[in-house]
Amino acid sequence: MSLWWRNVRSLRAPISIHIAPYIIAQKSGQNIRYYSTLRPKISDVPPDIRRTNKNITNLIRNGQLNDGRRLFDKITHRNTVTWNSMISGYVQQREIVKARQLFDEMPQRDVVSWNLMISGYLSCQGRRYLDEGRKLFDEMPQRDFISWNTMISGYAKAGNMGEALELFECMNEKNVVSWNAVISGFLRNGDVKTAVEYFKKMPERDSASLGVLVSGLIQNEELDEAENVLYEFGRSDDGKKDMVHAYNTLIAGYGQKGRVDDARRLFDKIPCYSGEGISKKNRFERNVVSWNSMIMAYIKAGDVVSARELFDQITEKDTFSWNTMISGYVHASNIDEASNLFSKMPNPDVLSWNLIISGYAQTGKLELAHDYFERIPHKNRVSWNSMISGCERNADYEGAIKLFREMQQAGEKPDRHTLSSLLSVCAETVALFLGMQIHQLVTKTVIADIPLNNSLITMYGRCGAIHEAGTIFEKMKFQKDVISWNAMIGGYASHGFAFEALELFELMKCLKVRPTRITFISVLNACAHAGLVEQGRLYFKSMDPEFGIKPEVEHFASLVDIVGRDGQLEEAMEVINTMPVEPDKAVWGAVLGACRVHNNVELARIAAEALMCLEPESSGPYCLLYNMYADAGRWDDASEIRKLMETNNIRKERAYSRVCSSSS
DNA sequence: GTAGGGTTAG
Repeated sequence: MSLWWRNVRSLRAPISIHIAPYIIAQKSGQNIRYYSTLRPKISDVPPDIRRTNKNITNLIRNGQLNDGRRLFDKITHRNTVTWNSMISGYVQQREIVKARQLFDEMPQRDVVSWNLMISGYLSCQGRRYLDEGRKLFDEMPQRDFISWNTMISGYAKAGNMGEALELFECMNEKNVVSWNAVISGFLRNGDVKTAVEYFKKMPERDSASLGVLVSGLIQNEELDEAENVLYEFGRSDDGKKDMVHAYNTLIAGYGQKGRVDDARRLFDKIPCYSGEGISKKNRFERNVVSWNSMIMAYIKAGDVVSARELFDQITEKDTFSWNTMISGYVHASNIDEASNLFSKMPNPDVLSWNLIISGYAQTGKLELAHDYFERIPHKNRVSWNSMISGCERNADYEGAIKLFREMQQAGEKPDRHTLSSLLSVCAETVALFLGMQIHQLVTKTVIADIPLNNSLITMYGRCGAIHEAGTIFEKMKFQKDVISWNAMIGGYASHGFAFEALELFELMKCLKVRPTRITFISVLNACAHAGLVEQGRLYFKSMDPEFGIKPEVEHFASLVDIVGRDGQLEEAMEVINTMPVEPDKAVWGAVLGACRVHNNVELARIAAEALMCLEPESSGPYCLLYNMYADAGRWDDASEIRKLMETNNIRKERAYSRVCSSSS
């Protein structure tokens, strides 16, 4: 009989919640481990199985899930750990269906298999998955602490504190992780008071308990309270080394909230030894995470210089340090320094590569981004997404769709980021058919959040499918943000539904949603299209006094458009002459359009000349002016324009549409 | 290979 079996005893949970008996083993030494199944001694495992298990785990850890699966399929000698490792890989990637398939297929399941599967379900969003996890929990033949704690934290994370507590109370023997899990649940659900209550009454605390409380307080915006807790309970904590963990949490918290000075104050409180003195095992000193968190705080605050100063001081930089610093330069659009660091860093991981890609894409260097993308040893989903969104933002719409096809061929599944970029592509290229396909993918693969719904509304709005846009908008009910409103108002406004646009704008104001500059662009546009001159003027005048939005050149362009269409060309010119910004092509374009409608050739000439300066290559103003002269029978002036076109080497460009060719 | 707390990318 092996040794550990001696310590196993069984406990029975109350019948009320129908839980089968489970088996718990005792703590053994420092490492708390609980075993609930007979496991073979490591020396009994054949070396080839041990080797493949290690290889699979490494592949999965390296993000090469599909390679891991290929290896798994190839080998014939597997043990339960092999199956579990593979399941764990799928669980990490939220590929719950594939995980379940393996779970159902495997010849022998141990408690780890069940725990893995439960945690897989619970890490997916939605009540359905929560119930599925619970079903497994109730069905499993034996439970250990991990099963219980997984289930408790699953409920807590989903905000179901009632169910979490019910299970917690049922546990005859709770361990410190169980306590930490419920406390974390209270904090996650904003119940700071109860969390502190439980923290105070828990029978024993470990280093994570303090961390749970501190980070939970930070999430609840109680930063100063977090610092108090740190001092009050941190003192009694004999694990000095673990104190750094809690300090790091707070440094990161201050950094996240932009309180960089407080972060630094705390950072300076952590001693920084240089090798001598107390035994290294249990002392309170800065570790690399402290440095990384402080660097991040500076980066969040936009202080790349101070961040770099610290970065250069770290003696043992890890991949995090490098990546954080690179991300700082990427955020500051300093791609040269970012790629300089990248070339110096010892072991760039996929994240480093992705940072460089988005750095190049952000600065418009799409070619370079692509070069790096091709060179990534193991692309992950973010690599694909970065490249796709890079294409989208640099108007390489065909490139974005081509990459998406390649991504699918490579077996990488789209997520909300992929889909949102693709929806932008559809909106920009007015590709309704493709947009509808992406919409289907959205329904199938993710739970649409506010930004994704906004992208859908924008896409449908841009494509003129106002009804579909409205359906999504309506379905969002109370989960809208100002972008949702803007997208819907913009959709109406750009497709001639001025009345609906303005009605929605009024509703938005009634509901106290603050309009933005984008809202007003659509609103004024709607007024222009509907010929609502007086209303347009009023809306324009209300922008600054009522909403604190200073009109920008787009708004002036709309105002010029509104009054110009109405034939108030003098007023239009007065707007231009008195506005605080330089008129752009939209402004002059509005004037020119108004002149065309109201037959004012002299003013048209002024506007056209202004446009010729702003857009020397465009034939538009020349043609318009030519036609106006021709219509007026002023053939001399007309031929002068024609000559001007020739001397300036302007060709009448063919009208083209930007509809994406890959949309079918 | 599974549960609770700290730092990086789209």
